Amino acid sequence: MATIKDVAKRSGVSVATVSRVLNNTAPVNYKTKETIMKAIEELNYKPNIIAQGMRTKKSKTIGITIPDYINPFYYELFKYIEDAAKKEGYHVIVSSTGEDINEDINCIDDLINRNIDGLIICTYRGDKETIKYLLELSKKIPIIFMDNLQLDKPVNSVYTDGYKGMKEITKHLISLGHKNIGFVKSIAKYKVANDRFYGYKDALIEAGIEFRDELVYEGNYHIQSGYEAAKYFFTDKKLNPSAIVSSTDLMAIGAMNYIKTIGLRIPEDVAIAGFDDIYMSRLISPPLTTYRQPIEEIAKEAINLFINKVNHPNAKNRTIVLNGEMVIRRSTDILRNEIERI
Amino acid sequence: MATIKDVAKRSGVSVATVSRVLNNTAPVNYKTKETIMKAIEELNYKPNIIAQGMRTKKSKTIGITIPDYINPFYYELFKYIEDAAKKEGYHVIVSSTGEDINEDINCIDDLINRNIDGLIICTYRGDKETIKYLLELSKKIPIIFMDNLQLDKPVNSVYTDGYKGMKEITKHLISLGHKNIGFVKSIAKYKVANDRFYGYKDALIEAGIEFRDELVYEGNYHIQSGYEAAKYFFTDKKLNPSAIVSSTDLMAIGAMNYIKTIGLRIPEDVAIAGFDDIYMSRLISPPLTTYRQPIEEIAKEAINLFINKVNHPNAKNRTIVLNGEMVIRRSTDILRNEIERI
DNA sequence: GTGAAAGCGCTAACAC
DNA sequence: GTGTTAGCGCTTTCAC
Repeated sequence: MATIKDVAKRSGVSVATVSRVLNNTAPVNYKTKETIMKAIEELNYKPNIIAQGMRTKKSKTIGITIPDYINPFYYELFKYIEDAAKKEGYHVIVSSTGEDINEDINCIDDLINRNIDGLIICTYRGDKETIKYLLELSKKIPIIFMDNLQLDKPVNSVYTDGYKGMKEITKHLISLGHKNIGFVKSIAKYKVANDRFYGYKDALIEAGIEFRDELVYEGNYHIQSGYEAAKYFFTDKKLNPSAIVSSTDLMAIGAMNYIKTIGLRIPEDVAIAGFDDIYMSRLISPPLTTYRQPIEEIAKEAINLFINKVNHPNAKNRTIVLNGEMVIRRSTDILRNEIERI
Repeated sequence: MATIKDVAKRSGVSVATVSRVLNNTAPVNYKTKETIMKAIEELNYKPNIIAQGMRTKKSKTIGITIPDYINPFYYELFKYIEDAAKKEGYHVIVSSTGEDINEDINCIDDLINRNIDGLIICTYRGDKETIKYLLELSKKIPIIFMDNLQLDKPVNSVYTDGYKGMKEITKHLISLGHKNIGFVKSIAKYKVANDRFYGYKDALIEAGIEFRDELVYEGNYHIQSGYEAAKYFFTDKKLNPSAIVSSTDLMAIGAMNYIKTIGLRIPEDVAIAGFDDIYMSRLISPPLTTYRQPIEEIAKEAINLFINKVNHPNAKNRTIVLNGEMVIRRSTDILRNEIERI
């Protein structure tokens, strides 16, 4: 790879002048400029971003933390984030955070030591020490949280309104006549879990349906825990709900698997709904009713927030709450089912 | 972030000495060593990897190119690669390559300008110029191809034996009595497509079944093209195969969708099989028979190849061909279907 | 066993 | 308009 020195030598100027035309940072004589451009072309020179970063403290790189387990939602989100970042001239460097919550800070430190310009956090797990660390860090580099942290301090964050979405889904189920509705919650200390849970709960209450604690099962995001949830509802506790709402599609799919195993039909015997609208939700059978997170928009807004913070470090932090949309598919809708069969 | 200077100052030594204990690169007096260690601890100092890279020309970063469209296989593979890389102290920086094949080299150049130590290519699309460029580049940094390039020059590559796998799948279908078997091919110029195609073809020939060109549909990896393939077989050409084998699970799922749409049952009317064993294949209905790529092993071997090449730059290039395993699920197996219903 | 200094590729004062 | 030079954080001769 040619360096700026090579270009300077070839064009008979100093590196400073080359740098000037490269960054358009000071007027350069038209003739010399042309010579330099030609040399750049001939040598196929491209500035070394790392070296640039060394000086400018800008690496054009965004770090991102993603949970380690395969919830496709995060990989779909990641793809859109990478796309949006690329459009702004940034690359994305990933660090997946595993089971051990104590490793989270190490993961972030690793990223910091790579001079990242900012951080997108998809994995905050409610740990006090981590958030303290992140808030401190956010004084130095932009940090975007992909979750509702429910903090008193304002942070940059973007997420889908889980309360509203889950309420809408639950109301849909209620409107179909369901009263005995099980809920698959996510890990309580993860902030994102609560909004969705309260959306479910309030929908029941507003409809005059008694909220029952036993109808809530706390899953752990893995597909298997959706399976366990259904087992808990139907086999262990024999609560036999007529519908199950899950706080993630993945766990909803797990629940569907169990329900099919015990010979119940979806949606005739049990209606199922999820949240996220991951890619596979439309492909399983029956296709899953869910609340679609506007994933592409989420990614774009995250990068917007980031870019804005880079350009205006003193801009105050913003929380962007996006609305998704309910997607009704066959897993809840008998009528639709029959229509499609025709 | 504390720098090596801060540590040096605090311990009353020169930066050189600090560097020595950091890298264990020369003996340091036990006492001074302890003082330095203490300072490192107290300042929570971690060496800046970028700056290290500036000097050593090692960035502890691997670049990876991934196709832009959502074939979940690549995101699953990516996850395992990231995992394996992390275990070796490397981070992964992604560049997704979009529709425009002419952008591929630019994507790679962007990565190179970030001082990556090596490159993992998941996206080679048969373009002559790109391969020439990559072969040249591989003289400088390790490049691992995740595909069978079928070149005369040896390259570092790791992939699943698509010929063997597809032959096995096709034979399975033949053993179930199918003779009229459609094949959904991948884009012909992508190298990986050919092995799988010939596996299908040879299985037919060996079984004494005539190979018919019209029974081959060239898809483009998108799920929609699997749908189109089934439409081509059943509606446009009325070839009515009793089974369809697809070179990727995603296209197989697309084909399933079309088949269901026209009211045919799987597997009773049409048997379907794919290749990859992506996560969703076991979750759709009916679950998809496929050939499982040993994805975790693929990732590990890729990183092994990479590490080996880093440590022994003159090591000769190796091609690692891994065997997958056939996973028979209900989409081909009526018997299994009945058993599971009991 | 340790320190001074050069240099990786680049940018940004500061001179002229 | 252009060149010289310092320095980003680190490693690595080369002295001592």
